[in-house]
Amino acid sequence: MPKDTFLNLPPDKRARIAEAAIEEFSERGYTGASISRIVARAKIAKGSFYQYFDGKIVLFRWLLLEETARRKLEYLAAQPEPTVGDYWALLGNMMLGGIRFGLEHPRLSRIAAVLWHPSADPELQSLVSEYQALARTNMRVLLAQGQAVGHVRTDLDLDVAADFLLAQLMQGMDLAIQRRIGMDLIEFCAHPERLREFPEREQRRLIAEHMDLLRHALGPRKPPLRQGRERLLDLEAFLNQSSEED
Amino acid sequence: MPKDTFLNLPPDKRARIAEAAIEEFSERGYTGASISRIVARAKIAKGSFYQYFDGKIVLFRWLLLEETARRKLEYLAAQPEPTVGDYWALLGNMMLGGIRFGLEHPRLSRIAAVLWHPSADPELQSLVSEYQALARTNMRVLLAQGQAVGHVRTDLDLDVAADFLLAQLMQGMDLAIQRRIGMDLIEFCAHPERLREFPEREQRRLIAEHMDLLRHALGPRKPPLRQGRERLLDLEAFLNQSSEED
DNA sequence: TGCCCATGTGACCGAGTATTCATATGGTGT
DNA sequence: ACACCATATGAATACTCGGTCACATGGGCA
Repeated sequence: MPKDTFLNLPPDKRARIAEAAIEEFSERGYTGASISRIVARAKIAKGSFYQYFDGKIVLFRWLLLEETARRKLEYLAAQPEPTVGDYWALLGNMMLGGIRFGLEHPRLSRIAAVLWHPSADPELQSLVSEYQALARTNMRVLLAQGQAVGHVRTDLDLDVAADFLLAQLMQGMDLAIQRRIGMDLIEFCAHPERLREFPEREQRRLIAEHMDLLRHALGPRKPPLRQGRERLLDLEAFLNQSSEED
Repeated sequence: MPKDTFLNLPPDKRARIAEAAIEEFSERGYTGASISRIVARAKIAKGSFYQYFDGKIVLFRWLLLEETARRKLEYLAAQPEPTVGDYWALLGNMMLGGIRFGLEHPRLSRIAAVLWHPSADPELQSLVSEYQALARTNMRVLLAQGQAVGHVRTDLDLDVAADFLLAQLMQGMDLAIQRRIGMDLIEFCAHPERLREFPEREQRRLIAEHMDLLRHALGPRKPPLRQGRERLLDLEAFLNQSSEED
């Protein structure tokens, strides 16, 4: 989507532009963001910007769908692999990865939030509906897999369950985290150092609480047993995966 | 918050201004909305607007916190009283009322969505955090009442459960409804007649599915029994409350 | 009639906006 | 040396914005 001119840029200049755009969009939202401020922050000429992108929406699309996705994959690849565990433990680990990335890159989370709040701009609308459809499909697949291994009820309306799960992942966790750190995403962007007040162990406890609710909602009454009395979500093992010293 | 001049206006003029503002904000969002377009739509002079409100944010606050609340209360008061039922049936009725109001006033829903997606504007931020805190408290009270009558588990972290419930009410139902009607809120604002494709009976079925998930998540494993084998959510009675002819 | 004052009005202001374009720059190949 | 061309630049264009202000209007009262 960006023009070749942009992709051929020296990496540090490209990064400077990406940083400027991330700051601007995260502080002002899509509508409020201004190209003038972005080019000023990036220290490039206004004309140069239009050599790189055809307009604001193209920059935003690139930032959201390509740059953010690239960074998240990079981040997750660098994390230690999730250890063994059953379906719900793996789901918990997945959530932990997403949430830790969000806490460490609050500006990107803030920008991505637009995906769950359609705006008036028609181009943005199409981006939102594309993305939501994809997320829904992913949730359906996840649930179907859970049904296959007997960890998800089979009497569910999968569409309803997918929206239920999505809402928890997208908004429920956000609400809980904002309650826990005592500020919203915008404030957190300005005070990222306060992440220290929310250590990994507590992140895990919060997720465990949520996973427990999700498991009650979506899990079967009698989970399949493997080697005796193994719990569905091994809470203790999950909490102790913490990489921090005790 | 509006000036007296506005409150003293003849009701039809006040209504014209409210309608113009609702259209503009619902179509463009808070940041994208323009006072110039609002006064043009309302057919009043720009100067008059500033005799009524001190600025955009004051109009928005009034619209959201006073006008919308007034209309919703009016709407709910005109609905038939919910019939008897246990905790979960009452909760389902509550949700049904909220959802039907939203479907019949999509522009107001669209405007209220900003309450779950903080913007950059500091005044808007304070409005959002105020509102969210209030909603959280309401959810906590609701859950505590449920615990008192034995229809909500007592081993819950009430804060986490409140956020869980809130996320479903605010986003989960929205997602499900948008999936069902095949368009997002913005499109729906432009095609409200398509509500006919989503009759009350199906609204009830959708809510019943969601309530089932919530009940599994938050309800006790063994619900308290009243006169024999009464179900927690009397699905059949709930579906048949429909006012439509069969 | 003449005054008062709340209300109505739209031209105007300065400051923003996205985008364009004529011109300048610098490197590469001949 | 010169030509070529991708890239860089910021002044200029044509808007829109929120907000103000000098003036117009009209009903109530002395």
